[in-house]
Amino acid sequence: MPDPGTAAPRVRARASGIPDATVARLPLYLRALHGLAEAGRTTVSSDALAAAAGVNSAKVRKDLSHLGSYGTRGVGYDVQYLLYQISRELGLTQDWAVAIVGIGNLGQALANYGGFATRGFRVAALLDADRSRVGEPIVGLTVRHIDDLSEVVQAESVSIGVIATPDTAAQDVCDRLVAAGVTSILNFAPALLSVRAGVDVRKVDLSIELQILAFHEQRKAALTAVPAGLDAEVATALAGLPTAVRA
Amino acid sequence: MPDPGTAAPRVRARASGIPDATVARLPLYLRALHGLAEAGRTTVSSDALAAAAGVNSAKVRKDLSHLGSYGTRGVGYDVQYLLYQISRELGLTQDWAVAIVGIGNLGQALANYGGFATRGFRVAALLDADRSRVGEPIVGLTVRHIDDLSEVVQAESVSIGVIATPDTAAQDVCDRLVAAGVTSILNFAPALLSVRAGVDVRKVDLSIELQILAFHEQRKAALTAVPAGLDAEVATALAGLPTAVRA
DNA sequence: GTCTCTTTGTGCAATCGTTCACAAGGACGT
DNA sequence: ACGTCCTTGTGAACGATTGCACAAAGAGAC
Repeated sequence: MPDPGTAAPRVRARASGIPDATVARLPLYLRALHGLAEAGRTTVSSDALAAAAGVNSAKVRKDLSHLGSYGTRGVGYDVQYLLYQISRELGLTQDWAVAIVGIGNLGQALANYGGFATRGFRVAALLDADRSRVGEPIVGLTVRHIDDLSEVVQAESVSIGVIATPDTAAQDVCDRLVAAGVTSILNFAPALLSVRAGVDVRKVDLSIELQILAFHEQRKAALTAVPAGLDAEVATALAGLPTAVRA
Repeated sequence: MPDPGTAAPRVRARASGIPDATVARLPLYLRALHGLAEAGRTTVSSDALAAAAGVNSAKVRKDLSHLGSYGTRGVGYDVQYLLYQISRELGLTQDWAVAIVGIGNLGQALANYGGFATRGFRVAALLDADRSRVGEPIVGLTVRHIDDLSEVVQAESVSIGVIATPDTAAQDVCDRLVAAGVTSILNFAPALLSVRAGVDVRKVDLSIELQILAFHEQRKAALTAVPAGLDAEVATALAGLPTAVRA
């Protein structure tokens, strides 16, 4: 990201005033707040919210300060008000129509995933390239053919596309989505997508996460396999604190 | 190699000599290298590898330098040799037995996911709490009951557990996995897991990714909706370069 | 052997993110 | 009204990561 904005004097070179790292944590706070609200809490301190979200309280305060001063010193944050403010900041006060392309195991799992509907996302269309599956009903939707993509995107005002196809089809589907007017794409295929400026792509790669786990697992195995005793303390220190509660 | 002689002068507080950010990119290089190998390339420059992996070349060189000096100046890296070195570093030269808990849509999708087997991961067991599903055959495996977890983990030497259950069951399943001896967990349930030191947990939350996309989508919508013209250039600059090819 | 050309490996500076530590602000009791 | 106590919001230190820019290293031509 070359950042052409050398004219800007100091900070605020980022497109948004909110750091990416903070944006990535807002959904965590949102989930934690929903839990607190259901438990009947009306206010929450940064400490309590931090515990519920699995981060530390300084981070919570700094993150929330980017949204504005919504807390009350000596008291904390109003749960409902904060829920609303974070939802608004994330754009979840409006409904987003999502199209899922690729109705394999993963596509169906996503179509059935309850976590979407409850967060302002509406699965508006399911598409596949296999004509033998077109017309098939899945969770109340009828599978459409990928050739109908443009039409479906227009009709349902789809702005987010999910790619759950094999990797060989991913770039083609991506191009079609962009051509149809979709400007945000969530890609589950293990492929590098190239898109024109202005289109956001986020990637979720299941095997990458496993590989990262394998790396740490191997390291732990190597440490505990140390024969002599001089490293027992080191092994404990290394395998200990840094890895705990990383969820 | 990592430590250039003399007593460790300063840094190296990290458990591993390899930065987390680098570890997270190694699987990307691995995939890109597989593609290059299949295309018949025997050597590759940091520039070419960077293009194939979707990062910049300086990052590739610095990342690879953490593994050792495996390149040849003026030529580049030997594809096969680099493939082996990265695989070894990630611990993929050995096979990892994975147990998947929760045979819902997502669990089945994961069981069927081809990307695991080709990377040294073997789905060794499928488990579920629903006794009516125990015994059911899925991709060559028989579903076992979660109460058999310890036994299965021992028999198959499982070291990585995947949680694909509803969020309410996640912590319980996690505790059982840890009790059975699993020390690496990949969690798909939208829940905060707490584990003892020495156990690694990584989380994949599908709805969080969508929420991050929604945030950027909303921002783009707000920018393009700017009525006057003084911000046209800004909007283009902001919506442009920084968001492209982020996959 | 020497020259040229290409590409690595890496110091260095800038950026980004995290954490500490505390002054400022507000509620509440008296 | 005043004092006490609690918690926010944030300046500043620190640490990690990125990207630049270039010297060093090796291959190949002649």
